[in-house]
Amino acid sequence: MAQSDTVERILDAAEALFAEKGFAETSLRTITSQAGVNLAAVNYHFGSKKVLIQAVFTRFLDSFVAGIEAELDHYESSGMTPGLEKLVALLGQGAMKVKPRGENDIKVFMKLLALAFNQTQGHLRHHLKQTYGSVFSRYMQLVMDAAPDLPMQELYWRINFMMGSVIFTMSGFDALNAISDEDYGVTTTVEDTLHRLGPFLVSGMRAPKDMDFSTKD
Amino acid sequence: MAQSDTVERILDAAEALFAEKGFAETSLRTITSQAGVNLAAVNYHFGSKKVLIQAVFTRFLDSFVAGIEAELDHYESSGMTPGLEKLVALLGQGAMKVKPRGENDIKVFMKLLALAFNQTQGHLRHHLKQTYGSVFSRYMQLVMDAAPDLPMQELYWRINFMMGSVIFTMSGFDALNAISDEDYGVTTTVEDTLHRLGPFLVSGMRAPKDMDFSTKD
DNA sequence: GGATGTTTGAAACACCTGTATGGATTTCAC
DNA sequence: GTGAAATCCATACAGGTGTTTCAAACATCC
Repeated sequence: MAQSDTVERILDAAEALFAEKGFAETSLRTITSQAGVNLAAVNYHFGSKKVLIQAVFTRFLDSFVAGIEAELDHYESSGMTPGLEKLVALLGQGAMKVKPRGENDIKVFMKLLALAFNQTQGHLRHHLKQTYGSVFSRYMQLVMDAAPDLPMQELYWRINFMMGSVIFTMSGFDALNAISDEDYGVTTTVEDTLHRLGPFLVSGMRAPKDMDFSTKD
Repeated sequence: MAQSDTVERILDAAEALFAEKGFAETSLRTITSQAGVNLAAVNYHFGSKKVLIQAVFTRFLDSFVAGIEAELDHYESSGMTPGLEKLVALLGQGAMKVKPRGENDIKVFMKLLALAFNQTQGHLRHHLKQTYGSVFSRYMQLVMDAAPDLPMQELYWRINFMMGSVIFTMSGFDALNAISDEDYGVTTTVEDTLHRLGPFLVSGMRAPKDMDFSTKD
């Protein structure tokens, strides 16, 4: 066994357990027993539980962001200006390609994302923004090029609307699918739901700024 | 002081702290000390922490759902078939009107919602679905009337896409607004963001089913 | 092959958690 | 005012938490 085998085992177990139950409700003893390593290994290799959490995030986000950046490089170098459809699809495809070892990857991925955004410590959120903020800016630039008639502020919020739809739907996919089964007797797949998301998001992004949207009865 | 003053103090403190830090990371001692009551009061009045959590949810969800139901009654009794704009606005307005005592209500409300959906215990989620499922069905029926050309399954998922946008954006509003301030020097208000959500959501709901949405490059 | 540095192991630490207990205090009807 | 019920309070309990300790096992290199 190489030196870092224990580290990866811990990261794998922690990632799955965090996504399933959250950070605080997952104990180090649960993680280490599922990983088949000694309890003290976590503090030896990572230093603390907080650092473990950050390590879990950087591992899977690095993979995701690297994929996105490769696509962005491709577009920027070739001088192409992708349309909104491509830009939306890029996110979904990037999420699908994360961590090819498991099979439920995108759901775990999205649950961790949802957890990260819910954690209002700011701590983690600020760390993520500082680490991956530049990719977001590059992506946002392409969105601005693809929808030049909308002001920047509008686009910023609409991108977050998009992220909300994707993260919420995918992180809760199993439960939503179960309800669909109970109520309508129909189930579906992650891929199918991602394809449903496409038109919804693209149409949302293309919404006219001054749509007639009265909040009065 | 009347008998239930302590109960309300506990609920208020718990609601705020849960929204801020989550369930597991909020201890009963933090709640009771912020509420200014004795530690044992929680177990005396509620029985356990789990029941406290459910009580927090039923209190603010009852208020929200009651408002929505009143609107639904209004439409059904008058025989009107509201358009998508009205149906979308109904949700936002309902959320805004929850708990008029505080001022940051909608953000707390949405953070709790986000927590509830993230909690994959199923436990809480199933309880909510069982309690408020009928209102969802009534709402969904009106959406189907307002968009008759889309199949039911498509609408089901699109409603969840909507909920994701709203919950994600509102629950993380402060952080998103802070980033907007850092990067673009612009801040906004909850109301303004809700108005931005309107066109985005309505356009998304109206997206053609077979929009040309290629995931290939 | 023995010394060196790295990694594991079992156990203990101090601390915090939710909950239970039993006595003081208050509330309220009569 | 008195008695009974409801509420509050300080305290204790058992169990789980993250972290530390230090000796044993291992790997690595001269």
